[in-house]
Amino acid sequence: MTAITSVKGTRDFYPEDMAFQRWLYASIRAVSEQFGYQEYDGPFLERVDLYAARSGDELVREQSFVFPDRSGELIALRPELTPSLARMIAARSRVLPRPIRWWSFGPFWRYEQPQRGRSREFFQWNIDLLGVNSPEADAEMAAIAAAFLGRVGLGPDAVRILINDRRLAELQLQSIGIPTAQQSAVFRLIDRRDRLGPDAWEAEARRTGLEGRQLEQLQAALADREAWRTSDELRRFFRAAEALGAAQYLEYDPTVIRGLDYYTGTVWEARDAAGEYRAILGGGRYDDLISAVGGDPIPGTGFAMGDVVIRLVLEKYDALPKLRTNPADLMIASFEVESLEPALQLAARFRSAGLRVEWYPQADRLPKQLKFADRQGIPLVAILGPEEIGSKQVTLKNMQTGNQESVAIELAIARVKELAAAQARPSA
RNA sequence: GUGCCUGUAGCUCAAGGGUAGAGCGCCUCACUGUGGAUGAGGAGGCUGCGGGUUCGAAACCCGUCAGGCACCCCA
Repeated sequence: MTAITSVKGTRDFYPEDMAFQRWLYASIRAVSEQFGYQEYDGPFLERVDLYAARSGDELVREQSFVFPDRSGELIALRPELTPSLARMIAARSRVLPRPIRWWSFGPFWRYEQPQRGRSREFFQWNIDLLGVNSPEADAEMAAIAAAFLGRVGLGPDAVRILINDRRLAELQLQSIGIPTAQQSAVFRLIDRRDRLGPDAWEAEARRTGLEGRQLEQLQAALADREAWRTSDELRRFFRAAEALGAAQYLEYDPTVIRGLDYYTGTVWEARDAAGEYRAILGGGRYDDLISAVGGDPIPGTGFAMGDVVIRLVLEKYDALPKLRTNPADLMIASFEVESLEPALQLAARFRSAGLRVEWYPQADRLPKQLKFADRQGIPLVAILGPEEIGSKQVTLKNMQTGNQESVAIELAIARVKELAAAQARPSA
């Protein structure tokens, strides 16, 4: 094949895909603003050093698109936003009023093996609350996630938000007698428990250096769904989440750890109830990140959601919205060569009045034009043929009801606006 | 980056060494001023790409690219 193919792991966005992206963005914006968050964005290109400091070096070493610029400096296509956020906050840490509530939606790149729910170029919603180190702030983040899920039609029966706290997890490991040096290895082990079978996991646990008694205690801790009660932070977290109306989505899950190294407190993720897909969204508390990139210490908490998994889950639960891909309020049909010019004039008048107007550009048969309008989902067709022109009228056909009426051309704009408003209401 | 599976029409899939098919979609017509329904007809393929085996390859072999599954990691 001589055709140049698309880059591995990238997606083409046809109009129907774009309609979904716009809908997703609109939903994200609505929920973010509902909680008073401000939109921002960082650059798509960053120095590799920004990520090297933290993130977990696998992310930058193995999974970033990195290239030297013309001066030889290593540049990365951003694999995540939180370090850029930390840099931006650090740069103005003395002047930004706190708390800082910011959200963003934009493209990211990771050099991964593409799979279902995983691409190399994806969009991600990031939302963070900085300057507040309280369980109630963490609960707000979870409540935002819950509000979003509810808004897009995914109820608590379809999606669960699973919560843990690394401070609690660390205490549990200490009480089992696992030395601090071994902690991150054990965290990684816990993180993989669902993916490995029980036998493979135990073998892996022994390889990590856990003795029989420690292994038993670890198993017991991971099975204890009530351990959150021993944590002040988690008790306050769940109480606040309850007050915020998000409790139905939430569950304490001691096996949730998350891979990123910079999390210092709560860690959590949302998964479909059947456990079929990857995490829909994930986040947690990161209290040391701002100081790590050179700012005053500012605590932070937040989460990120990719556009790929959420779409799969929406499809699975039949919650994908039916979206129009054609924005036109009406199409003008004119099927005699002599009526093309009056049709163009009418289109111009409609547009001047603020209407979105598509003009059918050929003198094709009327059935063909109506079929086109139907397939495009255009709600209204203005027919301007010799009969209408002769009587200075235009025929307006409602494509959903099939009703049509003749209107004097001077009155057409007002009438079309009425009809368009009536159309817009049910679908809004 | 590693292992396994799969690439046939726009989509979902048949044909498992001997002329490449179906359903859906698309186009045309019935209906040259009225869409969706129905019927009839039509277009569309170097079987992902490159090489090999064979009289003959969509099929068998090798490579490569892409997708899927698992690992790794994560949105």
